[in-house]
Amino acid sequence: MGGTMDVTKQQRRGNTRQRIQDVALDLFAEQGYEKTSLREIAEHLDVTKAALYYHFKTKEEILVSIFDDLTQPILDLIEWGRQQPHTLETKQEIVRRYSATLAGATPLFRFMQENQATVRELRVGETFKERMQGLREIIVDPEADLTDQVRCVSAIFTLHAGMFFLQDIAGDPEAKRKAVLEVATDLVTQAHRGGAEG
Amino acid sequence: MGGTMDVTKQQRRGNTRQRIQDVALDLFAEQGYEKTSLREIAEHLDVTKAALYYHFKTKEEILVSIFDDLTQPILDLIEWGRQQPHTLETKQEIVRRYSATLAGATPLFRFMQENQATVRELRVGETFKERMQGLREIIVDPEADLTDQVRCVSAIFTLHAGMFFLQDIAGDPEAKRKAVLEVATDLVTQAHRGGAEG
Amino acid sequence: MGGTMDVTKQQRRGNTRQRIQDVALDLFAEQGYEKTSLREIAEHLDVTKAALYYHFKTKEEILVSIFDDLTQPILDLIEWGRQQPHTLETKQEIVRRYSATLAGATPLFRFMQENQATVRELRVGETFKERMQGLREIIVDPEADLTDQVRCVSAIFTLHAGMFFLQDIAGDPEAKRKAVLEVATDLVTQAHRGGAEG
Amino acid sequence: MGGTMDVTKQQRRGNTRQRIQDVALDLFAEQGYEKTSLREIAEHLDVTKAALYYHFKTKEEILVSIFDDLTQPILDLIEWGRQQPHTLETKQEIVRRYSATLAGATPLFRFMQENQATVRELRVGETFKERMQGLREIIVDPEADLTDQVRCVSAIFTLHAGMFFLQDIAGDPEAKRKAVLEVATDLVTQAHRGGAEG
DNA sequence: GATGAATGAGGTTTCATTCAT
DNA sequence: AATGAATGAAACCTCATTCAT
Repeated sequence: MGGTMDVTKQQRRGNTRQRIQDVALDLFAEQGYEKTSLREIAEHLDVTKAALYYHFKTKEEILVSIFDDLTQPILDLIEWGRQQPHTLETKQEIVRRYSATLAGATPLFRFMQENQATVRELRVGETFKERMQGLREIIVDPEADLTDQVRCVSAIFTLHAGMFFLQDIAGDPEAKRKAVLEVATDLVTQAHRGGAEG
Repeated sequence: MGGTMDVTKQQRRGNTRQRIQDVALDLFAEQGYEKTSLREIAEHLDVTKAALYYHFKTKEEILVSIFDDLTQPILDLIEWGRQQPHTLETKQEIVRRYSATLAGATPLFRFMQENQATVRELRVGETFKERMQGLREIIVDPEADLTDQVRCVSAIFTLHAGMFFLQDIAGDPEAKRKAVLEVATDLVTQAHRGGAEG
Repeated sequence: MGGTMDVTKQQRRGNTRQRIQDVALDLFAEQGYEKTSLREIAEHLDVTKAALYYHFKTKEEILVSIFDDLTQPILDLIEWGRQQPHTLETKQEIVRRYSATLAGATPLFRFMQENQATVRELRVGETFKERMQGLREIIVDPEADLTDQVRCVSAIFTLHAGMFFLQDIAGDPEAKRKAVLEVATDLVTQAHRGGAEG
Repeated sequence: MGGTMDVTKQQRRGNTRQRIQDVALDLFAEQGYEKTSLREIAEHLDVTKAALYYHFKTKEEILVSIFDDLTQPILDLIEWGRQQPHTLETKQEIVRRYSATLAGATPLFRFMQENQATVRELRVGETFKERMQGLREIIVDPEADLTDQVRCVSAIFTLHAGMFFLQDIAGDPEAKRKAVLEVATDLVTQAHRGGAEG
């Protein structure tokens, strides 16, 4: 039986785990976590549901593994941020780096944004919240006045929103990304100055 | 059997429809649409699932009815906005009014935000998108440069984010609401000036 | 409330029972008994389900009442047939009369034919079987040889089949009815002769 | 759990699909399609409802699979008939072969006959109609006069009726089958002669 | 003569998961 | 490394029926 395996199947050898993650993320992002069944994932890969269970213990674990792989850069960013001085330049750099991170894992962030209700009850929900908390800590000055704190949070959300909600606005994607980055940078800059002046 | 109905049940008579909507929205907002089963809603109300179907044709229709009832103010706001001159004051007033609208229907907006993936495949998804589109039209100047357009969209998102994502930030809720409003107003103001100066 | 009843509704007064029977028979014949729900019947009549229960005790009783009203002619025919001599003329007359009876209650017979499985578990099933049994008794000579008995049964079935299964054959309906009647008459005639000769 | 599976269950392995078809056909024929629930089928087989869905995508597909398996002979018969000359002998042979086909799939034909209303809305309904249409085409001469056409259709219906409606008539089954076949053969013979003479 | 509100039973279907092979 | 077969739980939904008004 193994001998009659066709070429397509042979090529798959050994990277099924990765392929599951890829397909799963695509489907999760497109349809949501609950609406994506393991049957569907399996069918897209032309394997059986049981095969998924060889590679992952549960449906949730598929998501966890994707999440862990793709959000490592955020962890790194937070780690880096913690060791920097709380200067304006640092904050601007954080915004720049976070923007790049988002761009490198768009489907996952889209998924996290669009499935918050679901994700909240999952392990990744808690983890993601912690990451966001960490991000806030390195970008928001707890001593600043409330308005400036909001500005910093807003900067992060502007970046998030930029990924999806600007899709329906006309314009070249790269131009839009730059515009979004500019607005976000502006927001942290104002926040910083506000604090300095106040 | 009907004769032995207890007082609690009698009082309910005639407002079951409303009560279904209330409980459903609570649960939808808390757990998500998919994770909330009709059984659960029914149990909370101490009626049978079939009773829900007497008042609503499908699960989706429950959501639609809630949505239609609670988003009427946005429709009114868009209508109003269309008839105003495109001045800075108008935009600031739109931000103020939208902020008030959000405050008046927090659970629904929380739900819409946190269940985007699900909602996208539902009728309310399309409708909501249209509403947001309408809102953008009255607040974003298509002639302005991209950065200023992003500022306006960002203002709306700041208001949205303000409802939920600031929950973990310390501070008096009313103070936070004002801070959020201020940042959003700032953003449209800058956008307007930018356009004027550019 | 009664005072504001519109004209259409006023006209309905007093014949609702009949109207239920009419609509029910139409739907039963078209979709089958099981697939036709009381909700559907009620909607067609623009009344509530509960109204049906004012006129009939159960769904089955609606069918029973229709059946009893429309199959009385068969009862009469059997009664008549029992008092006639067992001549060829009698048999031919039975075929002629039965053909007329069928023509006068096509939807019911269509229903009975197409819902035998369902009807078998209903009270009308038993009754219908008895009627058919009675019909057989007056047209089949138990002394005749088996082939001729089959001819007589076949005559009855030819009449039944004539109602529906010839629909897809081209030709004027009245011409078809006559052709069917001729074949059926032929069959009983041959049966009679066979018996006489054998 | 799997290890403690009893002998009876082990023997079943690998032929569950066939067993589902068998039990389903029995129950469909006995009680009708709608009245037969998947729960019932599953219970008869001592498996869960979900097991049925492993083997068939829907309830309807169970029926389709049974139908396709059992009506293949009719397809073959039509195919054969189309290649024969339109002689009397051919028609008589068709009657003989069709009679044999019916005898080999009695429960299915009983089911189709007794559940026409239901079946009409199912995929098999359309298919069955086409088959019957095909059968008519090879046995009915469209040039013949209407009465003779009716005779041929009547022959087919006599065969159908023979399977069920003669059940209540006394007599040895094999003798009855022969009698039915004789009457049907007679009908096509008369039809053929009529055409020849007319 | 009819409605409004509700129920209890049961329907088909889908899902994540298991396990022997 | 993966399959085939199956399960248990639960989902949405529909139906005939009831009864106070």
